[in-house]
Amino acid sequence: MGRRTARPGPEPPSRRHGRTMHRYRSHTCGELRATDVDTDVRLSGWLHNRRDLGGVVFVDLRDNSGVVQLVVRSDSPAYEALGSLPRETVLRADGRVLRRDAENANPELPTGEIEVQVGDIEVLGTCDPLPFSVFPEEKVNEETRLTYRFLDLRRARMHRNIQLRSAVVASIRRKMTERGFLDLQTPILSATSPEGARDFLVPSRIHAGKFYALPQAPQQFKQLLMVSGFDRYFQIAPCFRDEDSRADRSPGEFYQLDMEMSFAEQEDVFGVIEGVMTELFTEFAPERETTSPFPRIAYRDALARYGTDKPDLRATLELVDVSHLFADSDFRAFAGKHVRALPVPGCGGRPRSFFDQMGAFAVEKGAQGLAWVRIADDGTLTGPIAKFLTEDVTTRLIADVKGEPGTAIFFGAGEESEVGKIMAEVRVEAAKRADLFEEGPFRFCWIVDFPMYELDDDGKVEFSHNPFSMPQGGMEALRTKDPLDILAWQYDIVCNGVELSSGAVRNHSPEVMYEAFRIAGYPKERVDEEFGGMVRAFHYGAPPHAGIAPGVDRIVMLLADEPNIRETIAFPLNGNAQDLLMGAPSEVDEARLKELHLSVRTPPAKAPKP
RNA sequence: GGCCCAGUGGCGCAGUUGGUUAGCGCGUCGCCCUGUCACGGCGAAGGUCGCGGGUUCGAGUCCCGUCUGGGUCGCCA
Repeated sequence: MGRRTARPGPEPPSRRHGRTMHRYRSHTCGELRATDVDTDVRLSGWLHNRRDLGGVVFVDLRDNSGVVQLVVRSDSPAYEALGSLPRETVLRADGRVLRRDAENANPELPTGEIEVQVGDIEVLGTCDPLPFSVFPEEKVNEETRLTYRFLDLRRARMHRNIQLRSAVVASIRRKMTERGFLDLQTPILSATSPEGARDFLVPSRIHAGKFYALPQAPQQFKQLLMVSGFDRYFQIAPCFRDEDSRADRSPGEFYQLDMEMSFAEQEDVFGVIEGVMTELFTEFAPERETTSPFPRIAYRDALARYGTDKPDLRATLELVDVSHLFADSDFRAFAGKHVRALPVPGCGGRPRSFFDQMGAFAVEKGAQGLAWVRIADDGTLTGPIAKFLTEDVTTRLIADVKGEPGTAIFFGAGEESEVGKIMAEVRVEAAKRADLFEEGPFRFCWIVDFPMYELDDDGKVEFSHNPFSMPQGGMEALRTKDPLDILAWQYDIVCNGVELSSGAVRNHSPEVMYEAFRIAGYPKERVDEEFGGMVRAFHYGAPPHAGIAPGVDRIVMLLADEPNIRETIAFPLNGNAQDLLMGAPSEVDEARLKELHLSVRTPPAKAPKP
């Protein structure tokens, strides 16, 4: 310390204008303005960038609030140090605020009208050679970024994202509190639950052979809080799921705006969340339109029109099921298969490459190919497969897709769920390429009326979503309807193709719950065993209640316009669920394993193939 | 677990049909420069081309295996 310090040694608080100066700073870097001209200031921050012109040195000093230009000339005792200290050194600088001449002002910077002429500096934190540049922000391998996350978080883009996240969370808390919701904590060490994702387990020292589980969501606790009469609960809740990562799914842990309300139906939840989301997105992205009210789309309609239950409504195109036209067709590629058409208006005149590129896109997504035709001015079809379509089919096809001359029609054919999945992506891609996609707005929607049950791979009835959802029609429906026809009071909120959350009106009646589980193959005893706490609670006066839990990380991702969820989290695990900075997960001593009554089974080493 | 992409000085990238001494930008170091704000100019250092094996007279380049990272399918009540 002090090796390159202009005035080494501990710095006593200096006295200026008759009062004691703070040890480190009188102002933050980003707050100085023309109104501060001629005042003596003390600043602390990082050496952001330097421009050494020989005889005069400019240094940008950065802290959390922004950047300010320091200037020293060769007559200053700080001249040599400021000219030679490496970037990202932390230093304290004392000096006087000067107004910049008009031609030297920098309109790009909030502090651009002034600069600080430095008389004295002190190095507070030295800096080794950097593994990558903090400024300017060049592209860096994510592995390196995560290993040096503390540096990565200094960079403007990440710093802004994390500041945004903080502001978003603060705003959510304010909005929920204003609406009468109580911010309550729930346990982290909890019980494993048999449904859903893989749990993270924590071995018990006191109870040999037993484990806690980290909560996948505070689902049962928030329902218990309703039974306890707290009426409205919310929490920025940590959730833990041991599943593989994706660009929009952080491995291990993530945060939800978890909420639940008593004496409420679906519309009550929609009212609260639609209000909060619209206010939130308008507050943090005022230049981007948030379209409210949010349309409600039945699950089956979403699959039919968009091929997915998380449609991106910025693409205005819709799919049309035309299977019936080809049921008895001679055209082998379509005959007897599920056929979904995508009419794209105004694209009939596009060059062949447009259609070829769409085909290549579909193949990349797993399609065999992508058939297409276009409607000519005389109402006939042209294109490679036009000759396979009879006059009758042509007429009915054009009517079904509401086609007009100049409309191009793409087709996916095959097994229904596969076709839906591929055509869902083709729909969005085609819209983007055909300029039928609006980049700007946030287009929210509610997906409603999810089925209560579905068939698993073995043909058995199972819950298709949350087993705690109330079936539409209640006990009557469970007893009289085909399970696959029963809908649940279960809903998703989707924005721009991103699923933000699922929610439901809960099943608060023990009798209805036993019946719902019985249909899914769970006897009463097993429900009592696995959901004992909650079922017990429902026997002692449970209010009707409903809730939802939008993902906070994904909300920030949308607002920050980031394609990857890890860009919104200060210290995310990498794709393989490792913390490269702290070194997690790690091995532990045999003594600690013993204390936890554990022994480790190491998998056999992988032998190279011959 | 499957599939796709990538791995070349500290960082980002180029490297043709296999062919001399592996290039470029940024950064680093040295020198010069009194109004820059991605300052500029001149010069220099820095690389077992992820790792192992193979083909070949010769491999950054072709083949096989493996590791690491990213994306994706499965999975995510």
